[in-house]
Amino acid sequence: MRHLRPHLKGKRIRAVQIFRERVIRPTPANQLIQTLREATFRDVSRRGKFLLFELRSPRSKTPVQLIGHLGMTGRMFLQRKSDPLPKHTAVVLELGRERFVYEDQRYFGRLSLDANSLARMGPEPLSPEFSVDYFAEALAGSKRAIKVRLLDQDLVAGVGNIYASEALYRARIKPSLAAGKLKRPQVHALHRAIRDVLSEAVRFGSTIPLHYGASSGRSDGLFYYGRAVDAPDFYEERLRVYDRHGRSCRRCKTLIRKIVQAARSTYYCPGCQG
DNA sequence: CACCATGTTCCTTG
DNA sequence: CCAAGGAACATGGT
Repeated sequence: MRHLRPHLKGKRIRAVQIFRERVIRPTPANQLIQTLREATFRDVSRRGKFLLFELRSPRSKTPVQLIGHLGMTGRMFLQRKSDPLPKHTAVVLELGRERFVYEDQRYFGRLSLDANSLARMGPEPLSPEFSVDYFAEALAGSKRAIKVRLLDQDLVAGVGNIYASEALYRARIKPSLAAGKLKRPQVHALHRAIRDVLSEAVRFGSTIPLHYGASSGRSDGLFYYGRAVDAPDFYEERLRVYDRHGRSCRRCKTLIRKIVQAARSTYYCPGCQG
């Protein structure tokens, strides 16, 4: 969001090209094309992992809200009209000399005019609505493993598989512990860890140099973790447990273990997350 | 060839 | 009705 916003504000959509219709859902592709044609970007914001594009269209009195999600492999960025389109381009919005590109290797992401998936979302983790009291209440009574529960977007918005492991590691909580069994100090520690992990990730992600506008012949687009193509080592994100299976814990030297919960990989330290 | 991967949604089972 | 689990979506890397 922070990379895209300055590039998109004020730009007008001249044409909409859809290369992979599947990514437009559940809104019908034709409706999206009609709604976006001649619309102008006013702002970009975010809710959980969803990007919210606010536009004004001469065809409607009320603002248009375009909702985007990158899924696992999606990228959205601007490039020059003369640049070649990426291999898995799903949607292109022509903006005059530039174009907005949404490309997605696996096409799990989407663009939509339907806000239904936002309605069920829990509080923003960095907002006051995400209080320790709320968190404790939301975990109470749940018998599911805390790691699995953290992935529910209606608990708290925006925690994904990587940062769920990272937050539990920081809070020194075993991922398999039933969510409702956390003691008050653990709820507190996890609440803190979620906020820390995500705010560090946002700071990292928004500071990393990406070829995001149309200033060069290539674009990095969004990344999920690790680092952007060609960025200096300095910008490599240092995850503390995720993907460190078999390596030693940075705190206690115990070997990091990988387990599977709800068909998703979880990494943790058996030494300090006991 | 088999298996793995960052996310969400839908369907089934209990 | 709800909770929980698994499959599906599609492609590429190891």
